[in-house]
Amino acid sequence: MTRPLANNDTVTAFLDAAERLLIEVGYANITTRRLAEEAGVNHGLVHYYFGSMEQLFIAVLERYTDRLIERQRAMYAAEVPFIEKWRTAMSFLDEDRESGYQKIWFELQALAWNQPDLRERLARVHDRWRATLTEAFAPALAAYELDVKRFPVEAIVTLVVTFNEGIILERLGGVHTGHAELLTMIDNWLVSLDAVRRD
Amino acid sequence: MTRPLANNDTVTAFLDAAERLLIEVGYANITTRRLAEEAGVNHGLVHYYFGSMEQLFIAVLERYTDRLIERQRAMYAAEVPFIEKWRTAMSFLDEDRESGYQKIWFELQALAWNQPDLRERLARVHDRWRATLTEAFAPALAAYELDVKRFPVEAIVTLVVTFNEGIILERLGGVHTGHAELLTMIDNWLVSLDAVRRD
DNA sequence: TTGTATGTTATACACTTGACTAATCCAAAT
DNA sequence: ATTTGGATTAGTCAAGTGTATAACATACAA
Repeated sequence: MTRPLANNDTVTAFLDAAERLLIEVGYANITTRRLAEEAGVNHGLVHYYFGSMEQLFIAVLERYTDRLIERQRAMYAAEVPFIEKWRTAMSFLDEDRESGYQKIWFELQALAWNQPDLRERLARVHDRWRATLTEAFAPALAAYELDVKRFPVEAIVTLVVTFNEGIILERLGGVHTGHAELLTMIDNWLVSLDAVRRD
Repeated sequence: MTRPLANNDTVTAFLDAAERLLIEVGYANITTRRLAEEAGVNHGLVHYYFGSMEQLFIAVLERYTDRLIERQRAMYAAEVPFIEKWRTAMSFLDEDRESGYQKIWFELQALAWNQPDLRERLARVHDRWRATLTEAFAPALAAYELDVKRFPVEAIVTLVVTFNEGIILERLGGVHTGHAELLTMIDNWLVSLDAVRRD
């Protein structure tokens, strides 16, 4: 029988080990035995607690995204000028790369491409992510007095989310060309918008 | 002994089968036996011709990217207004999704995240891709009379490439929210630039 | 015709996989 | 002191893995 996933040191050890292995070797190279070894427990416990690797990855996703969305939500909820939030968000882009945090995220996505259950869950996480961003961008765009007819919030949010995903993807592939230039361009543009508004 | 990869029906059958399986089940679920069955030949021949699955995937990548880059190059080289090229490029975004073409590309990338050899090759392909785009965008931006100080070609190209990658990634994950809005916004913007230029 | 290289099949080998079970441990409840 | 039941271990199992090799088939040059 599969046990309920209570607050359990072993379960936590499994989830931590899974994240480390996703970073180090990718989902395709994670087996129950390798995972158990990384977690420092017997390999039978994977089946005991999760029933299968698929279920385990779902548990990894749940814990991961809860943390991710919460951070993003808290960041945008702060009472600071929009450009500061933007810069914080862009700094995450670097931090999360160095920590391997993004690798976890994208490995789960690659896994989900061939696993309808996981894909469905990931799509819902993505919706939450978009909603958080839209909430933060709508007032900002209004403050910058952008023409929402020509530049709808939905389109802007999509642009921001997708180019961020693209940057992460490229960096995972070892490509960094043009990233700094793009981020600088956007930052300058935001600064110029701020300047216009003050006139 | 591994045989040289001459013009060989079996080799072609393997590469075709590999592309189909990348679309259908992803790289992690492709084994020599499954590949051989899909190709309709004995599974020992994978080792005979390629030596390993890793080498096979490299061969798949080589053939795939040659076709991809050539199409992109030919498209941008055509003697038509920039906005037509843009629209053609954006139509590829839909076509390649339906054909599964993008799935092949991204599966190879996900594989490359954990395989330095493949990653190195993919990075070089990306450079070629960027170069092709830069060549097409530089004159277009000049014609649109955009301030290259504020909007450098490198940054614009990075923005275009990354948001395209992001869109593909989201669609592979079953997410389509905001894509149409974004593409419409950009198209309208290009049309407005064309109008300004004619004044 | 013979000899040799090549393409292909069949099969064997050693090993790993995820799933599963029985046995044991151990702390808390009785 | 004993029972209980969840947590953990060790180990089994059939299926599947990549690799290797011998055997067969075919083609073509000597």
